[in-house]
Amino acid sequence: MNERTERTRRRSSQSATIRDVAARAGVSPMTVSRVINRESTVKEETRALVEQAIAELNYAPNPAARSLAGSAPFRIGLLYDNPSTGYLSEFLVGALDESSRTGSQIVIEKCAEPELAGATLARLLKTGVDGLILPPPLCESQTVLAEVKAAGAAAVAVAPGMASSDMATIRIDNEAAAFELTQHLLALGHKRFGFIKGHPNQTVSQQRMDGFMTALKAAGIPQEDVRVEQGYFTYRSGLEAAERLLNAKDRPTAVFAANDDMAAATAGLAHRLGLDVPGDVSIVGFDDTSIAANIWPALTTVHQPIAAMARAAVDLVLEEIRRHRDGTGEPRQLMHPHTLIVRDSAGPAPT
Amino acid sequence: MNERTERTRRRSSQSATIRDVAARAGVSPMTVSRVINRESTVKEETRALVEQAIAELNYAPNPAARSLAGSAPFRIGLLYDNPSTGYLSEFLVGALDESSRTGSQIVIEKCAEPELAGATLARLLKTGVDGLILPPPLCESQTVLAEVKAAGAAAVAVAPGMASSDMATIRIDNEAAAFELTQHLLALGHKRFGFIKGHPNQTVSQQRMDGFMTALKAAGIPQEDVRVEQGYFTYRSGLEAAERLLNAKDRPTAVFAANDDMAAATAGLAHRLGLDVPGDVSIVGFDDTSIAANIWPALTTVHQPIAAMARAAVDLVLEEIRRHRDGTGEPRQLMHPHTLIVRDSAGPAPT
DNA sequence: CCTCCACATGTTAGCGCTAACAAGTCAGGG
DNA sequence: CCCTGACTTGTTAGCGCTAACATGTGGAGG
Repeated sequence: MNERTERTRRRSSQSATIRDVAARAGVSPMTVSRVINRESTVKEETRALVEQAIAELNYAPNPAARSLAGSAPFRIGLLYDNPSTGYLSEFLVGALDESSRTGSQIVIEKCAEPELAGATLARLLKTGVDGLILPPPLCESQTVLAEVKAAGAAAVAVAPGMASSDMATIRIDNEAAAFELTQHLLALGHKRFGFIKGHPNQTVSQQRMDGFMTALKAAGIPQEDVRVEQGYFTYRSGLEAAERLLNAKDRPTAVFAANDDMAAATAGLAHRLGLDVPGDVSIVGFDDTSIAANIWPALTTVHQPIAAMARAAVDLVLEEIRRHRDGTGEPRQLMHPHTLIVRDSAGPAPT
Repeated sequence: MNERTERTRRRSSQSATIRDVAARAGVSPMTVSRVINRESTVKEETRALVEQAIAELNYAPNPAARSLAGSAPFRIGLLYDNPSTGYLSEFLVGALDESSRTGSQIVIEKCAEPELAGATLARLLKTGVDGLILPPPLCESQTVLAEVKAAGAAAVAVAPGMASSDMATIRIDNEAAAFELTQHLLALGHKRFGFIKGHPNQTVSQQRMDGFMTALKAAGIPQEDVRVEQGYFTYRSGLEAAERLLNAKDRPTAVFAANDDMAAATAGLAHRLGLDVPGDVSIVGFDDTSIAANIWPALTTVHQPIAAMARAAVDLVLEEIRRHRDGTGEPRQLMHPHTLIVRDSAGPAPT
């Protein structure tokens, strides 16, 4: 009964196929498929027969064939702009890991000009990605969000400031994290503070400042001992803001920068001005990107679980794709835990 | 003759297929397949036509179908250790781009302990990757190389020091690049030099120093005006080496660090010591990773086309996999061009 | 006794791609 | 002018699986 004669095979015979199982169990391949997929319409007796055949042949379904034949979603667009150094690499590692596990494919697209985001996105969507992952800062670009909404695309925003009713999101609690980090500075005895804000376009900038301010207020630090400077999340902008902070006559003893790059810039400038870090000035960052551990002194910062969030983003976008197809349910809003990372850039306030 | 009528389709029309591309290019699907697989039997003209159609439709081959239909390799293992900040992200972007173009799938695996490299690699190979990409520093780990050779696996080493008879490689000419960069310093009038070496395990460390030394010798700089310190490619090691260089009584006016991280550390220390960069001391790096442009002053360095090399690595590993199957030919050794990037960290020698 | 219908299983036709072979095309040699 | 063979392109069949439809059961109801 060997229907699989040499002639019909192209590859050196490998593992058993669904037909081998079907033949052995004396049923059709379709019935085997139903057993595999746990469909309820198979008689208990038949199922047992098939399951025995499966066990005997040590059969495992071929995932490639399943995804081909079925309607499993598999292309995910990842639109990135220019996240800070190190963020992207960690993000990609996480995302790729998960995509290979789930058998989905990731299509990366750089989108340098925010104005072009709409066009890039439209092209991606038109040419067949099933869903989108939007890491920061695109997850908050109005152009992008509007386009996604208009297209009715399945999408996940990673690390936006807020939940969204249109889109699944994965975030950390920026305000709480900033609050904790500020408390750490307060516990070290600091009384005069500087804060370097993030890009005004991104909600997280405000949230981080809110957490900072709330902690200071709770500790009774007066407004005049707090100086806030505008930054834009870049090293360069951090440098400029730090110049204004560190050259002020009542120099703060602790500077909270809204991300690591700006904190690194502040540390660099402090050294240039002959200040010891953390002896003369304590500096903290945010995100725990690779620069944080790689400069001297290593930055005290808040760890954002980027890889885990990327992994979750892949799962979530697959879920979103299914949800969009079925037209049911609400987009999920996930919150990931953050961690305070104490390193060497913040120490006791100078006396 | 639109053969793809609605009736024949099962999915809501999604991404372009090989037939869409074929139709648009006016060829058969098979020809498109040949183009995708970089087979040599396609006329240049036809290839261009097909490639244009691919670009227009933003087509990417379906990996599931490929793995089902043929023996097309499609899983590529990317074993990474801990390359310097920013390197990985650029590498991944390039590699992913090409992998999506060729429909191959990249499986990333971190391999922190060099001793565990062997085990990690064995596991990867067993679970069905068809070939391996080894970025630095793993591309020179003896353990890894021995394991790869023993397994007879198809592999590509990216940025190793030397060509190899066992393995395809993609490199830049480190010695020539270091030579050019040193000539740049000489042209600026520098006479006393410092050099921070890279990790002694990596051949490129020696090559970069060789290029440096050759240029100095050619310019007639005496040995006693050149000070060499050992570094390990990390920020921290650069800092320690820089301390020895910049605190010396005959402080060099120009420091060549074997990578950007160490150059950044040197710049940081210089500032801490109250030295102006480049007024008092010029500093150059190597690699042009993201840190180079993001510190102040921006580093004069050598640009290594990381993304292009990663893209090439994907193509080359696919080629290697085929070569291994056919048992023919020699592994190719590719050399990519480097570029001198002049920024602000090197200036005229102080008088 | 026949209809109707729920239930269990089989059949058909692809999913998107490529191996193997077939067939055209064009050069030069007989 | 046809033949040969190198080169390029097309055709056919099927990879392993499953959606959609078709078919065969058997028992309840008329």
